[in-house]
Amino acid sequence: MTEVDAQRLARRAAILKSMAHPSRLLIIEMLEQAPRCVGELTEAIGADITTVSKHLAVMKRVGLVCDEKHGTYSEYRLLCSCVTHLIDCVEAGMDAQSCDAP
Amino acid sequence: MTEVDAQRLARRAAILKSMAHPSRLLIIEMLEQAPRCVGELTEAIGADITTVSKHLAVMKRVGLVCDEKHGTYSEYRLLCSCVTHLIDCVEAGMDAQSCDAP
DNA sequence: GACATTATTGGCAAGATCGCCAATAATAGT
DNA sequence: ACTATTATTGGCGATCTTGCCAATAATGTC
Repeated sequence: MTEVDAQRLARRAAILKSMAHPSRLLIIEMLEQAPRCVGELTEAIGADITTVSKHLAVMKRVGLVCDEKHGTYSEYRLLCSCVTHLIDCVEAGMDAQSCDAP
Repeated sequence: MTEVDAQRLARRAAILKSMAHPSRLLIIEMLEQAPRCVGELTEAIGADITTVSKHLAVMKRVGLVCDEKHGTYSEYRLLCSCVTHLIDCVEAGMDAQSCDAP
């Protein structure tokens, strides 16, 4: 495996890692419908706002979301709209197949 | 958010988490081409075989792969073939968009 | 300017993850 | 039966993650 391959895999792993949490998946689903500020997301998740802010910071760092300031509000939105659909696909594929029926 | 929603998100998060590691992504890419035994995967990854075996155990637990015994060998194969394609899509979507060009 | 609102950052404790070694299990070959 | 090969499990330390509190920053309102 080349160095380039290793970097590619590491980058993809980072993207997946930034999505691999229930709160973050909820954030993704909400942002798919509309941009939201941190407070709205926090209310839906039911955690501390500092926790949600840190989740968003991670997702921003890997390029999954971006933010735009409006006064004291930070409006976040998705940078890739196909994300949830992808996960639907993974689940559907796994439900359909199994080792018992090769 | 209902209890059902929380469970759905938790399940999806578990699936993503089981993929969110460079070695596991390499495993997925290799299994997309053909079923492999643990030793082959271990050689490609360059880690200890016990480490790879544990990666595979996690991926099996969430239903991403399954295994079949052939003598002393364990042959692993993907249960969902669309996985890498999905990640391609995430990356492509993120490269194409940005907050600067809404 | 004083205060309220919104969000971010630093810090910390609890828990999870990762990777290696040692030990064990299971099978094949002699 | 003995040994070799392949894989899994237990255990441990090092590291990373998660979520809350406290403190800080940034902006709007009076």
